Amino acid sequence: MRLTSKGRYAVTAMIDLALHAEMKPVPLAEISERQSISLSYLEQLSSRLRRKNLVASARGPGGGYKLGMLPGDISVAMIIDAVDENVKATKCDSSGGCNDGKRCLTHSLWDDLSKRISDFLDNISLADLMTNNEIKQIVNDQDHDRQMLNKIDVNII
Amino acid sequence: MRLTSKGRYAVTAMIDLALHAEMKPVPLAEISERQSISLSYLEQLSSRLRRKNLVASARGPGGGYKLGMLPGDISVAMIIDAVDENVKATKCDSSGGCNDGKRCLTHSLWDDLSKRISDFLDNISLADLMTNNEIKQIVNDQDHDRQMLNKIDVNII
DNA sequence: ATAATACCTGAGTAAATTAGTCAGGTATAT
DNA sequence: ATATACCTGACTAATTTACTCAGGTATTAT
Repeated sequence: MRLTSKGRYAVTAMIDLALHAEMKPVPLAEISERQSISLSYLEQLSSRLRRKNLVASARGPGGGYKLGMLPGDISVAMIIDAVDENVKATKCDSSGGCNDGKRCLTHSLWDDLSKRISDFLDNISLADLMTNNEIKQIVNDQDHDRQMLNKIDVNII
Repeated sequence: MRLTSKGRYAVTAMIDLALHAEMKPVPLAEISERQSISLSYLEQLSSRLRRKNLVASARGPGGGYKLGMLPGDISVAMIIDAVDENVKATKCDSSGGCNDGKRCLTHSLWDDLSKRISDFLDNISLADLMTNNEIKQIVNDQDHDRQMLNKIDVNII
């Protein structure tokens, strides 16, 4: 499990899709503009997301992308794995060159951590991200409204 | 929070230290050999770990590195942050260029995820990694011993 | 003192990856 | 037909990673 800006782009694009593709497919050009990601780069990432059925595409005018599954069924780990695909493992990893016991132990410790991170990200869905932050946003808006209200009260009094 | 093989090297080195530096400091040359990391590269990583007091160094013959804190007080997040130091943020991130509300929302969603990962790794200590896996190792050894025992029984019978 | 050890630093570099461009496609709705 | 928008592969600049080299400096043992 690696975590780079490539993965961030992919997750961001997926969130954008989730937020905008409820009714009709969203053309990449829109996501490109909204999220400031180059169109061609997005196309490459989308291609990989599509291969894993994380998104579904429709060609032609009025076409674009939709989510390939329900937001609750798409985990962050799935998105990152889809675009990172070069799963280059450690040199010393179940294959050869790992005869010494101590070295094996240390590598298994790393594998342990790696698995924990992967499991963690597998339990965060697109829906989770959306819900949690929408709530925050709503709370912010409410706070803002309340401040407005107070101001008005002061003015009235 | 980024997660690359650079961070893996750092965590691996720290685990190695934790496992070997109980009595006397461990020279980098030993870690280099055990973990197959180039000495000079290790020196660079160690320099960064030292700046954050994650390790302590002693020069001269008999010198080397020790942990700078208790294994329970060193989190994986601290290690990764120490070596990754170029904390290049997103273009659109509280600074300028983020006027449109939608774009801000999406970026805050990413920040949310980023924080979750960071918090998660902050709650995994070196001690956690060591303990959990040592247990596994012990279990493996026990299984192995039991198999040996069975073999002997068969032979005796 | 002096030699050996081992940390320490900065400059440089090859390989890999990222992020992006370009130039062409192909499918489809109007 | 034609505009739209996906789709693909090849190519490239910039960045990062992983590493080497060449010199230090501090400390211990003799």
